[in-house]
Amino acid sequence: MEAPRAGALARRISETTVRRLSLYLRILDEVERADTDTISSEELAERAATTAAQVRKDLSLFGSFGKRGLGYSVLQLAAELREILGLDRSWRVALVGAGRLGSALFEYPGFRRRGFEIVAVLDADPEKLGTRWGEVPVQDIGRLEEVLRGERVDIVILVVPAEAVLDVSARVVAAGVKGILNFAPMQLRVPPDVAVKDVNMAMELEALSFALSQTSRAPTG
Amino acid sequence: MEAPRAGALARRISETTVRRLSLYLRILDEVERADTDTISSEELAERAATTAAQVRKDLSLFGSFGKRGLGYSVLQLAAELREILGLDRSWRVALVGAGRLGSALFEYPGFRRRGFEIVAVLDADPEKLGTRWGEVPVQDIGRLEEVLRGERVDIVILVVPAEAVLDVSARVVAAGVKGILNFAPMQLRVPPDVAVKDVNMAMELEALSFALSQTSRAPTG
DNA sequence: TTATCTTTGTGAACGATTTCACAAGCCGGG
DNA sequence: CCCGGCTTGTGAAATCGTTCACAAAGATAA
Repeated sequence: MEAPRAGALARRISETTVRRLSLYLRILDEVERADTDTISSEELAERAATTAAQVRKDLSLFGSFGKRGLGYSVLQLAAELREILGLDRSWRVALVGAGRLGSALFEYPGFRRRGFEIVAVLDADPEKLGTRWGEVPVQDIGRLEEVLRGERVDIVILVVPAEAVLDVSARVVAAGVKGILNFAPMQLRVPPDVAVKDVNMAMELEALSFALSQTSRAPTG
Repeated sequence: MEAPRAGALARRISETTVRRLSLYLRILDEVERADTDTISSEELAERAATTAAQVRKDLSLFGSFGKRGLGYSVLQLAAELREILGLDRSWRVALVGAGRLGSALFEYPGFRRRGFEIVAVLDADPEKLGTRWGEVPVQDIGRLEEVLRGERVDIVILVVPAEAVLDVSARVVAAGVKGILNFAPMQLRVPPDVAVKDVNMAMELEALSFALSQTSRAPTG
């Protein structure tokens, strides 16, 4: 009855696999329709723009969630994926940097929907201190360590100017935070037990630029 | 003297390689100091959190840019990378969706610095029409095709609500745009000659969540 | 119950990417 | 000019990720 979870977790799961799991979950959420409550690897693959074998391999890394001849229960697989991704709990998030991008991220509904709760906002600008974003007061970045510890923050979203990143990230790490989502276009150096994800919009545009240049230089042949 | 560029361009360059090239360029820009004007694959690797062999392999896909015993000229390699990435020209970009995130992206200095010029802003909200963002007027999304063609737009940054994505992306493609940077948490389906990059912040947070869950479940061993 | 149909889970084959290891080439010093 | 030290560029080997292909097993119908 139980999946061989413990053994499976031993192997390292690749970045790309995690992205796909995340995508599968989003698709299951979209698909949560009444007409069928199961989905085949084939259909999931179709919607995720991958192959059925890939879907099954990805899932098999964590256990056996399907029924042969039938497919996967949409609700049950979604629950499994939430557990695998660590989304079966809520995460306490601090937003460091209350600029325009920070404000857009604060409003972003996708975070709360997945259990990411922004419990603190910090900034260096004296004019912003004391103002409130919804229920959350904007606090002085000088009190960073105190706030991160006091609010038991799990994850920091870093939206500070490039020149502040080095200093702020070091303080975040020192305060014991183990996860950082970095929007600054600068490579963070952190200890190996801290997970960092970079979101670099300029880099994505450059990848587009590369792709467009390629096709124009080497026409379809 | 000339690198074997033409031959090299024939092979398909992987996504991850392009990301690294982009990163190397950013590092070279940061490193543009006076004390040395060369950099070794070792030092570049160190800063990019990869290996020297990887750096050399990546670059060798496009030519021979270094000098044995010396390393790479910082300025010259940066110029080569700009050319490889298609950044030796300016790209005309339209921002579709003038919400909070769109506004943050519009302000983002990293785009212009790399030659991405936002030449048009479009939105569906009648209240926003006619207002100006800097020099750029916010125009009605109803006139999308007209604006994209009139402004000779190369790349569209899509920042519209999930329910609008399908329709808008189809119109963008129909208008002949070959590159889309998509911020909506939804998979676009486009013809193979259109390049799409997805920026999905929720997905990045979920990858963090996964990483944090992993380490707590399977302690360092 | 049995036959047939469907779809999973998974070794094995394949393909792609990364790392290794070293010959070739450049620099500086004597 | 030649030598020793350094660093590139690149085949070969190793590793990692994807696809194939099929046995196993549940579903359905008669």
